[in-house]
Amino acid sequence: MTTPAQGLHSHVLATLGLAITAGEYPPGTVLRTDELAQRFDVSRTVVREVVRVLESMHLVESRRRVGVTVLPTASWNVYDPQVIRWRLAGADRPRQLRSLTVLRSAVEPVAAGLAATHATPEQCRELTEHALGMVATSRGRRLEEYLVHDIAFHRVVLNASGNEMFARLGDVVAEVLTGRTHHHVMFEDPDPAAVTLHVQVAEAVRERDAARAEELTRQIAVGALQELDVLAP
Amino acid sequence: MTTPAQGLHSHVLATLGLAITAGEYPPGTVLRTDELAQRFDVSRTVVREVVRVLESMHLVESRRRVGVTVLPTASWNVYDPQVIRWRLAGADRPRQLRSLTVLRSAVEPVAAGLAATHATPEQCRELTEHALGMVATSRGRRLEEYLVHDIAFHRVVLNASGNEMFARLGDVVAEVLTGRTHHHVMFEDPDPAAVTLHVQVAEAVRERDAARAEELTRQIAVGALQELDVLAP
DNA sequence: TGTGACGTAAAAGTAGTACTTTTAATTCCC
DNA sequence: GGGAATTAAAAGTACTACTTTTACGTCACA
Repeated sequence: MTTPAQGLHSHVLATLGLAITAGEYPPGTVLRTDELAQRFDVSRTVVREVVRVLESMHLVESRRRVGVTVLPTASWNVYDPQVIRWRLAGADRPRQLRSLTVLRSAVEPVAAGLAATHATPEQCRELTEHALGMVATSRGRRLEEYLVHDIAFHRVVLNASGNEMFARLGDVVAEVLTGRTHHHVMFEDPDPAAVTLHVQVAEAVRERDAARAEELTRQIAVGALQELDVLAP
Repeated sequence: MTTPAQGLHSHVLATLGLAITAGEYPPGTVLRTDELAQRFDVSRTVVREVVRVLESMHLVESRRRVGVTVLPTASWNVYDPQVIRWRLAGADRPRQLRSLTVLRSAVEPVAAGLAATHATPEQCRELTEHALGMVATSRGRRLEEYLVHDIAFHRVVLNASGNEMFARLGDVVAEVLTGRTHHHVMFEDPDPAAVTLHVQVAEAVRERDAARAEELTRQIAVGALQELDVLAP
C-alpha cells in the first residue's frame, strides 16, 4: 500500500518516486520502460510520462540503448516538495528532517526581519492571533491544535517577508513541524520558552522592530536544533 | 530561436517553459494538447510528456474536458533549477535576481559557519586557493576569471557546510553571480572590500572560527544586497 | 596481442490511431 | 426557474509500428 492512486500516472509515479528516494534502487540501477510497464500493468505510454517527470526531478536519467538509470542523491532536486514528501515518508526521514531544520534556522530569522518591515496590518493580526492560539493550546496535551497554529504562524511570517523564495518554504516548514510533532514523545507539552518567543516575535513584527524579530526567531531556531540533537544525536 | 533542441521533447519543453515563466501566457490561459502538437509539429505523445513535466513544476495544471491551464506564479516550483534558469533568461530577471540574492543572504552566512566546523583540509585549501585567485584577478578588467573563482569559492562553502540543502544551492549562486557580472557596468573592477572579506572568510574557516566566518559572510551578503539596490532601486 | 573500424541489436524516442473516462455545458422536463 | 439527464469536448490510456541512437561484440589489420 502506497498512495490512493486516482489515475494510473499518479500511482506509478508515487510508487516509483517513493521507492527511489527510499533507496530501494541504489544509484546506477537500470530500469527498462517496458519492464516497468509490465510490472505495473500499464502501457509504456504511462511509464514514459512517469520517467519524464522523475527525470525532471533528477531522480533518474534516461539514455537510449541503456535504459533508465537511478541517479545518486547528490543530483536530486531536494527542494521539490514532492521529493521532500517522499523522503519524509521513507527511510532517511531523520536526515531529511535535520537538513530541513538547518535550512529553517538560516531562512526564518531573515524572513522574520523582513516581515517586520513588510507585514500588512492583516498579517500582523494573524500573527498575533496564532501566537495567542499557541499559548492557549500549549498545555494539556492539545498538540494537534497547537500544531495548526504553529504552522500558520510560520507560514504568515514567510509570506509577510515579501520574498517569494521564502514564501514557498511554507509547505516545507509545515512538513517539518508536522513530522516533529508526530515523532515526539507525545506526552510532553511544547516548550514554554518557545511559546513565549513566538508571542514576542509577533510583538516585534507589530512594532516594526526588524532586528528584534530576527533575533527572537533565531532563538526559536536554536531551540528547534537543540531539540533535534536531543532526539536524534 | 530559443534553444539548441536535441530531441523534440527538450525543444518543446524549453519553448513552453520559457514562454510560461516569461508571462507570455497569463495565469488561467488554457492550452489544448493537440493544438500544441499541431503548433510544434510533433505528436501528441511528445506534448503530453512535456505537459506532465510542466505539471510537476506546477507551472500548469491539466484537467479533463478543460485542457492545460497555466497556473499563477505563486504555485510555481521556484526552487527548480530549470525554472530558475527560465526566469533568469526571461522578463522578470531583475525580480528573480533580487529574491535569490535575499535567499543567499540568509543561507550563506549560516553555511559558512557550518563550513568552519565541517570543512575538510582539502576544502580549506580550495577555499584559500580561490580567495587568492579572486585577489589576483580583482584588478585590470579580468572579470570573467574573477567570476570563476568567486563561484568556486561560494560553491565550496556551501558544500563544506555538510548540509545537502545548502549544497544544492551552489548552482543557484552560480547563476546569480554570473547574472550579476554580465549585467554590471563592466568597466569597474570588483569591490576591493568584498575581495578582502572573501580572503578573511577562508581564513576564518581554516581556523575553525565559525562565528567569524558567519559574520564575515554576512557582510559579503550585505554588500551584495546594497549593490543590488544601487543597480535596480 | 592490441587497436580500430564496423555491424548488430537493444532500448529509448516518436508517431498515429483507436478507444475510455471524466466533466463542463447544454438541454429538457417538471 | 431549478434540477436531472444528455452531450460532446478534451485529457487519459492502450497498442502498434517505426526511427534513432548507441553500447557492445566481432573481425580484420597492424
